[in-house]
Amino acid sequence: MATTADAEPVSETAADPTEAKVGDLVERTAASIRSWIITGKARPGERLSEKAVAETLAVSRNTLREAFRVLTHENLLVRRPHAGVMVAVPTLASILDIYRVRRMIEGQALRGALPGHPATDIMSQAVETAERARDEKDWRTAGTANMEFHRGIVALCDSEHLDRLYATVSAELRLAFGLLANPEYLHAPYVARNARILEMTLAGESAAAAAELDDYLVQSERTVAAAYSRRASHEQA
Amino acid sequence: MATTADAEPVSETAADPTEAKVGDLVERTAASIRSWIITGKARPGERLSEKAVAETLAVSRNTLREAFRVLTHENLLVRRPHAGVMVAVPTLASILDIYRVRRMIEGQALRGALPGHPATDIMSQAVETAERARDEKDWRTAGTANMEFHRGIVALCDSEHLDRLYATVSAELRLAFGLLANPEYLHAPYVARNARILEMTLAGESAAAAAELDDYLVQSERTVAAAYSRRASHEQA
DNA sequence: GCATATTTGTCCGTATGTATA
DNA sequence: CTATACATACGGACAAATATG
Repeated sequence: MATTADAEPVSETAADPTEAKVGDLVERTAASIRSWIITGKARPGERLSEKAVAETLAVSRNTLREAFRVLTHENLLVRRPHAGVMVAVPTLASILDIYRVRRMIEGQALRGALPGHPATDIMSQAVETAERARDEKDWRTAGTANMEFHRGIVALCDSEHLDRLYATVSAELRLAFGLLANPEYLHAPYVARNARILEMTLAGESAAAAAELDDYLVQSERTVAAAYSRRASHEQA
Repeated sequence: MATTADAEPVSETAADPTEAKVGDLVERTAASIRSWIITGKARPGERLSEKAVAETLAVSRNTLREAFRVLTHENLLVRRPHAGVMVAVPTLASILDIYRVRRMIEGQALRGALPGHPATDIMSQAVETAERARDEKDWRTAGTANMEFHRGIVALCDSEHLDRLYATVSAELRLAFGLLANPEYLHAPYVARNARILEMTLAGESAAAAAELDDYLVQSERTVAAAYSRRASHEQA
């Protein structure tokens, strides 16, 4: 957000009705900024001025500060005392941590999966969307469907806590993707693997599905970490 | 907090130096209220008035609202639109969810534990403190040391995300303990089991340690759930 | 290294709408 | 149903600390 010209005030009709319950301005404001971050509209390391953002979103400074506080606790923003907030700059350590968490949670989820679990519907639909998007070379949609697939895996646990943890971890990962050159191709080739994991899960072969997933995550981590290491140099305070 | 007479303003020298970095009034305020909740000074279902709490802690309502927002995201407070915040009332479902998360995270942590990991120091010290406290029948200290022990287990993962998740889950569990008649005796008999888990971990017998822990958690969950079910009836909106 | 300008941190006052007695 | 109390959200004010020239 170098310039403020291309941003809209916080919308009344929230984009994601599942997250932002209408009537909570702070939460809607946080959702707006969150979407700036995960779509790359606000880049890592970029400083967000209270006055500028408040004017852009047409909210008061107090309201904005509450939203900042929330996003800071989600590790999407970093506060420096008396120096404002900036978009978090992912480190290699944070990326490795994210994948460690994913392997633990998603692996356990698949190992304990029951074939008839309602969350398999989320997974099925995500695979379907991803395959269609891939055929149309719509990598953005394919990427979103990919993350939705893994959200479905976590949902197999039936745990609100794990769902929430995964949501924040997922947002952090998308922030990290923003550092990469062309993130689309990163998860594009994995559409087929997701389909196989789904098949195995529906067939009740949970151990095989978990093994396949673990291999997927190891490979994905390696790809992302490598891309991170060879990215253009950048510095952080 | 029916009356405000017995509360101090938010202290400059924070009680827990690891969490509250001095110079952040919102975080210190949240820490104060958090301690009210986990020590039972503020009881489940109790409403917290903005004006009253702000005056008690000698902070402005804006500052307090930021702290409320944080604690709401930690599931320690619940917001009802235009009706203020109240201390969360744990449900049986939330308690079961907490134990599900604990089994997953702590079990995985022990299975992948290396005997020389620095986190074993946390565990050793916690066991020592708990044993001494048990001999002196200081159940409060024993309980705190017990939770510290399990925090040490999670620390074996070397994952910031899991550490943070466990911190919030742990706070929620202490809130649930507040509903029980005499929570001290609940974890008192487990001091010996912790010591055995520690021994096994230090000896590199990670599978056995994990099995012992899982049994511990199943039994603890059963005890807590039973106490919850037979507690005095209470209602929630 | 220093003086200045800008921004954050915190507070207060107030208007409006909602829930509850 | 009315009235009161309170949460929501805004804007302005001031001190303190940081960033800039």
